[in-house]
Amino acid sequence: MVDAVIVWFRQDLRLTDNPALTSALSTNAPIIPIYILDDVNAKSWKIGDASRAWLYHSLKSLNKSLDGALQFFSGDASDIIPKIIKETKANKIFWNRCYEPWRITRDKKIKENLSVSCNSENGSLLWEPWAIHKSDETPYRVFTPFFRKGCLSAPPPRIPLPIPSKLNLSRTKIVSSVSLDDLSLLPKTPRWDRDMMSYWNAGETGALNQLNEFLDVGLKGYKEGRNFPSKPHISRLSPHLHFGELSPNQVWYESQGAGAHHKAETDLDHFHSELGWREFSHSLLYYNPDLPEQPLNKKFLNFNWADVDNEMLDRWKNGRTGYPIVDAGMRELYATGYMHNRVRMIVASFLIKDLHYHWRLGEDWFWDTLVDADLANNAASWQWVAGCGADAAPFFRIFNPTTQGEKFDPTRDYINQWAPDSHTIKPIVDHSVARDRSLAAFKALSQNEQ
DNA sequence: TTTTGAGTTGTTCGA
DNA sequence: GTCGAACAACTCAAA
Repeated sequence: MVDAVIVWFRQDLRLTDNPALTSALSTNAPIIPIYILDDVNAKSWKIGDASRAWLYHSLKSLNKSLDGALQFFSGDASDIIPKIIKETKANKIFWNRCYEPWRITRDKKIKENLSVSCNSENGSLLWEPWAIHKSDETPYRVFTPFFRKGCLSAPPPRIPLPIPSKLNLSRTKIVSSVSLDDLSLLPKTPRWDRDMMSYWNAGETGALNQLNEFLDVGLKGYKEGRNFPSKPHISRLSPHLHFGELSPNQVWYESQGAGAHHKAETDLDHFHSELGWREFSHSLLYYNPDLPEQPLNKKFLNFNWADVDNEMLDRWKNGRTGYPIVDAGMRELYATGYMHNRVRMIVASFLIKDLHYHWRLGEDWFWDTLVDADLANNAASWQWVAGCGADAAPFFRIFNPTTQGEKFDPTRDYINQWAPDSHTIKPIVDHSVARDRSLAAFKALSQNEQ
């Protein structure tokens, strides 16, 4: 009898361009595909509610692609993995690397205690974080040199692997496995996930369709159009990329092939640089594991944030601030699990610089409500807006929510879609007063320093 | 080795 | 109405 091998699916819920799966298949041994929901090691960064609903559908899709052979587990992966190996007598385990600090710590521990050999590969990033650094071997803190000099002059990303022509799957049921439904990823009541997921098509097929649609209608004019929430120039690939329903490599090379039009270079370069920001965020988190909790610029530890008034915070969360572009964004988020990038910046600026609340409150809300919630991107982006992150917006760059709405939603299509009644709500803050207060708080911080 | 200029996403003020 | 300056401080690489 041939020994079986384990493929541990994590944030790589696809068959195409999956290095761990391809390597496992090359052993010619039967494959035992598993997924573990590990809320134990994740502690405070366990997967948020909106993302769980997405994950349910993504796993369902993957299981279908694996002809129902995927086996599910719930609990501490460092306990579960050795048990599975013992029971199945598997002689090797394959996985694609994850980069959240708690996963790195956990996986390292698992690897050290394994009784069988382990094959970990890169299935989630174009360049490994440790491969990109300055000539003095310290990590970059500014995006442009990180991307141009660090990434683009490094060896190019892996060419995507083809979908395996044949799967050799083990059907032996593991005793401690549970059903997908037993993972309790969907909300009980009310079932808000149904409306939310009606905007999406989770899973590998949905991801590839979304990519093709973007390349067809969105890439041309991307550089300019991406700023306008009612235009079709957004990829909407972030949740698919987060769960690994497709790889950044597929996106990188497919978009390269699709760019045969006027100004293609500019649009394609800009789109690639957005993938570069994803790499940059992961690099920042890799070199600064406390990025989700602590300001990168430690000066901001002394920042005088306002005490939280829960009614005001709820008005921000529910989209009842009286600023239409802010309310539209927050309601889009709550309804769909997603928000347009430009609008994310506007609502984040509003929380931080108009309400003067700590950026972590926004980070936490996004973590729970986004289907693309990603520890690296979320933490790096909130810190960027707050001015305490890497290559951050200067603190005095304070968005005027009225001007931003007029500039980026001039037809009011986006506002009318999500918050047509917002103009009837009395604004909860006077922007010019709030702006002055923010500038004063920042000035006090600078003086405090000396 | 030191200097210099540039760096995702803005707003306001005053000439 | 238009336009340039100011709003801070720091990173990085080329000169």
